Amino acid sequence: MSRYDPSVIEPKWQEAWAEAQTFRAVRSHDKPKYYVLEMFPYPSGRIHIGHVRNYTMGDVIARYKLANGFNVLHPMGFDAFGMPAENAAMAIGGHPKDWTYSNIDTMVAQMKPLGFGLDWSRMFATCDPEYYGQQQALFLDFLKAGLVYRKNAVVNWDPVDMTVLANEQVIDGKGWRSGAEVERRELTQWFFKISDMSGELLEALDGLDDWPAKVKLMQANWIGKSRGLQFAWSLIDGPDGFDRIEVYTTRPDTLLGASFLGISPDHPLARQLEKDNPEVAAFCAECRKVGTSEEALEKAEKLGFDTGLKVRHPFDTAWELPVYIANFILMDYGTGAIFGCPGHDQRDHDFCVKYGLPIVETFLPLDGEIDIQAAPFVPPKGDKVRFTRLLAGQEVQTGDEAVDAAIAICEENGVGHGVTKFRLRDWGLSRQRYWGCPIPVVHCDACGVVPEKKENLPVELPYDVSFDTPGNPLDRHPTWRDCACPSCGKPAKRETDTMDTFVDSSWYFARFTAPRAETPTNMAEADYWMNVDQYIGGIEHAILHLLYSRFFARAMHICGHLPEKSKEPFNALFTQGMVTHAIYQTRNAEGRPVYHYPETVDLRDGKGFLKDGTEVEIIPSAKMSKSKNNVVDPVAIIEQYGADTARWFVLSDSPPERDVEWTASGAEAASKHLGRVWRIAAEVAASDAGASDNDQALLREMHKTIDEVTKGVESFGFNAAIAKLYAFTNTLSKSKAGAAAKRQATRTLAQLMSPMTPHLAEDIWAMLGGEGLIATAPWPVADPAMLVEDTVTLPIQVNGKRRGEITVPKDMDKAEVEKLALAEASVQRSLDGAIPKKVIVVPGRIVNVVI
RNA sequence: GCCCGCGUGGUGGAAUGGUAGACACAGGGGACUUAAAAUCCCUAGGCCUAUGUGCCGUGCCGGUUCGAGUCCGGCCGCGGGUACCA
Repeated sequence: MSRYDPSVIEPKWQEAWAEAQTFRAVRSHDKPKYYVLEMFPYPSGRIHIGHVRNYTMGDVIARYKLANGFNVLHPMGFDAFGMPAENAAMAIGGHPKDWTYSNIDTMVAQMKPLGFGLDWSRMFATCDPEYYGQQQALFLDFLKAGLVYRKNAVVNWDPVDMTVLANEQVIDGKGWRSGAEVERRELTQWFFKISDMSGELLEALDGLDDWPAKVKLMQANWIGKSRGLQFAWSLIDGPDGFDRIEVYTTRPDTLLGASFLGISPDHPLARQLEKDNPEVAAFCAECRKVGTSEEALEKAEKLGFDTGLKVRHPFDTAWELPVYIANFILMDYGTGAIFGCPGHDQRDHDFCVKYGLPIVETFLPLDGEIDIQAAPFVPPKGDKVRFTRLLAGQEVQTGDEAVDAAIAICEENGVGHGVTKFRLRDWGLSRQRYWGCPIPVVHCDACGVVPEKKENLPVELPYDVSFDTPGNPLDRHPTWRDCACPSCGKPAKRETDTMDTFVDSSWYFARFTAPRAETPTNMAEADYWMNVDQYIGGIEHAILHLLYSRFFARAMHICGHLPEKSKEPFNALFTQGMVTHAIYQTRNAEGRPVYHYPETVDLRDGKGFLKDGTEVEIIPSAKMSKSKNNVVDPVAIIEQYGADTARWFVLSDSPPERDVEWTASGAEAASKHLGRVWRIAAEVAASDAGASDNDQALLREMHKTIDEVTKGVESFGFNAAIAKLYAFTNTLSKSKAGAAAKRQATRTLAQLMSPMTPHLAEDIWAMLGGEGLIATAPWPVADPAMLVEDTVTLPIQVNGKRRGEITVPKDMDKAEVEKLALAEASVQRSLDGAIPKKVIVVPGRIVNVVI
């Protein structure tokens, strides 16, 4: 008998699928459609184990749905623009385009042997001019629809390299290459008006029943709807044109506990003051040395600068408060100005202690003493408290109730008005980089900003650029940059900013429905294939990518590129956990981290050493990331054991939503198991037909396995489904059933395994004389009658501790079960003569005797 | 800092509020073999006064419940996101 040899059977069956066009998605109305999509990869160079995990999960769903009679769309492409290509060009020479396409070729070549049921005919990369040209058309439509505008915004500026830095490129406030202290710089940039849709993006989350609750919660918090008071403080002796400061607060109930007014270093008043006050200028400059990321701002030491200016309290004109410039106030949220109430906020309390400002309470607990000077009083939302100033004497719940009451009083007194605000900011899409989709507009001295004409799309990236000097090479490319104004025809200049790569990934799912259409989408195709029935990807995309895509789908609907039903484009979402691996790092002479590949590190006694003996610092578990050199290459496993082993292994090892620390051990075990299944099948195929008394037991187990595996696949419980398949394989191999029953069980086993190990399954199917391809054979259905047992074994607890068990007919009534349970010898011993107070019988589950 | 998760044997993990540790990996023992590989069988949470009707046990502390890995409150640790990494 020959052996299981994946290197022979895998190419053979891949060829068979290609020939039969098994995974080609064709629009036809004779079957229901099913669109399954995994988040497409960035072409970093080689696939890694996280890709294998992601695409195998999607493939299981795709193949399962195919077997269930669906017309399946399961496409693949590449999210191909982005910084790494430019970094590679700078580091090792070459061109971002060549680097990217060569990586794509490599990765496709690595993915094909995995046998994914993909419709490769639909593949594209976002850096294909055919794709980004359509994206430019979308941009122009959005512009026309009023969904795009320009405004000033700050970026990280590296004063040595004279270039804009991404947040990732700012390390401890310094540029990653130059090491120079980063500055903030203001540029005019393009924005999508996503904030206009804050309300509907928030409300529509409710309808996404098949999304993980945690993702909806994260999105809701990110959108951040709040009810608050917007009002003005009058400024005493302010600079010309500044006689008031607008403040938005979500805590108007603490207004009479205010101790200071704080404004952002980017607030117009701060900008004015720094013009002729060097101290203010120095302070603001210091604030701007922190990067632009929220994390950096929030973690930085809270600093304030007393401007010497005072404002009058709106409720008491004699009450004057100091105005501080503070580094923790964001210009982008609210009005860029806050009031500080140290009595009920930890940050404000710290600030007032630091700068010697008064601390007063505005409400007290209903009972008990507090020392407001020592610590702020911050009760949980909804707790009732007694107000002492505004709302004096009233007992009100903190949170909504107090806020609404405070707003009402303020409005009555002519102090501002209640407003609803969202935390969500508009989406800045301008990037000062080469390797992205050019923004299709032209700057004309006479006409201003002019959209490019659609017939001139795509505005293609020039190839002849160099990365010898930092900065955006488009800025230095005269023949590309200089052009004729689309409106008046006079000499003008192209916009040299390109689009954020999130734009590219915000509509690719729609493009897959008609990847070669001459418009962004084809409505007939979009109407048939959309929505994505199952979207699968990493939890790290829970907020940005998914929110931007939701916005884009709405905007595309407004512009007539998607049907109404696609305003929410992803019906169901599954967020897989990440494959993590330790990071090994050392520091260079400047103290910046240097990362080392796992294969270059020797691990001894929990410590890691390089070949030259240098000890490395081990960061135990982190997302696999090319920039951190902790990526594990799965190709070795595929070459050694085959695709089915790699697929089986990544699915069997851990629950798909959980992060998994990568270990190489276990792949061998998976391979052995597949070999065993193949051997069993070969034996069964060689045996003669016949029946036996043991047939029923095997078939009963088979139906239970069908049931459990089906439920497992439906609910992404792949690891549990595989555990059941292991158990059934054991049952089958030990079974004394006749050859006919074994043959039926083995065929079913192959079918249940086919989404996970499709090549092996096809081979067994063929061995056992299955008709056609197993990939398109109808999925087995469990017979409900075979799932029910006649008897059931019930554990018996005494006071919650297991003391014995009884086996009874499954429909025996409660009283009878109770009688039998109490009569049990072990129970009698435990009772030791005590009279049970209560006996709880949960039918089919458990008996608990309480004494 | 803030938002969201996660935490179960040596390891990966299983468990609609109902027998904690299914199914595997690594380990130990055995069969087959001259030997090895391959294969097959057995074993396996910890502790103890150890073959018992024993005790402990799902990060820590507390609560709800006849019953908690699961629900609630408070901690600790780890991970993701934090708007220019994708």
